[in-house]
Amino acid sequence: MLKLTKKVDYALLALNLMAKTEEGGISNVRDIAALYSIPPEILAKVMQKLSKSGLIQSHNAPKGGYSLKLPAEEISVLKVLVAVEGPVGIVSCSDGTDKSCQQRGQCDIRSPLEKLQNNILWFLEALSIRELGQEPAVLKGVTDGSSLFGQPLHHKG
Amino acid sequence: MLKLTKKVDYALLALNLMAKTEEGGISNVRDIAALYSIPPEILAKVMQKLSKSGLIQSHNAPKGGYSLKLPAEEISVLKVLVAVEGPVGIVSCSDGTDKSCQQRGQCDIRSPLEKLQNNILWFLEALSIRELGQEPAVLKGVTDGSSLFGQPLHHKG
DNA sequence: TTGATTACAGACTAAAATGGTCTGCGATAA
DNA sequence: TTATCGCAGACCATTTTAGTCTGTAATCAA
Ligand code: SF4
Ligand code: SF4
Repeated sequence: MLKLTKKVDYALLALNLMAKTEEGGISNVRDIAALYSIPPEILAKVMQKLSKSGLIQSHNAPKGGYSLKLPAEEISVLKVLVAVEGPVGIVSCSDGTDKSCQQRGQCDIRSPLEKLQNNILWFLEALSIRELGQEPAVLKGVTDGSSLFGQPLHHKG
Repeated sequence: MLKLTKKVDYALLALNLMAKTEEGGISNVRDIAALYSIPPEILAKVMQKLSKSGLIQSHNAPKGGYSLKLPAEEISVLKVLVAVEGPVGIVSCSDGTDKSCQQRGQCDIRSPLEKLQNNILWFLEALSIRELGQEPAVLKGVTDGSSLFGQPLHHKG
């Protein structure tokens, strides 16, 4: 729950690698998959989705592969996420699929949850694959959250 | 992916309801389940978990039920989430379960993703069930994110 | 004392999402 | 012309999620 899928993980690894190569450099699925021990067939599918979404450019030929289609700064984690897994929503009622939930008629928590969701999406959008390889400036300031897991911190004061 | 489970949804609905009743008021599973059309058995389990986690107090008796054990302001969405579903992590490598992922040895995106995760957890912690029924102050400022779904906005400038 | 009402507990099944495999086709440069 | 690459989709296994079923224990009131 609330977890990124393995496919997204793979996409981010691949894109991060491509972002670190020189401008317009070409990488192919086999090499990336081997480097990160990713099943090649899965990575292939992921790359195809990224290609369809216009984030990367395919070169279908021997010695071909993929290259970034946009500057690494303009490829956000959210874009990657949407490209690979489709629309994102933390609650069933607001993820694009309008299969109305049973509780919707009586639900009085939708609005705040959607705002929470928008905040999360904003963060995902604010983080680019360029920043994955660096210290992500946009995330500075909240780095002490490791204590949040089992024993959530008390922030209210 | 990145979605709250139905059980969490149920928990938030129930807690929001209880937060709106008078201090120390008691609600029982049957009534809440009926009000929101939730399968009573599921809600029962959810409430038991909330009780075990010390967020609510059970009253096992006829005319019994549950009451909040903490002020509504001190029950964060993150606490509810952890109580119902266990530790939270957006990536497999950092959700408490230390089943190491195949890519971990070569992975160079863990640190930024964990910071991203901490930001998300911080938001979840900052939102209390009290604020679910109101305009959540902590979420002000990012309310225009509805355009983020299919066509992510360009924030970089 | 009895019984209705409530929470507690856990096995069990069904459906959906996820992760991975397999097979074949299409494009292109050497 | 052929080896190397991407393209496409069916297919299966595993895990997670959602829901069901059955039975026990505590408490209060009649
Ligand atoms: S219960 Fe409310 S917030 Fe949750 S999915 Fe249904 S309408 Fe959305
Ligand atoms: S690939 Fe990296 S970030 Fe993803 S689960 Fe593995 S170690 Fe964590």
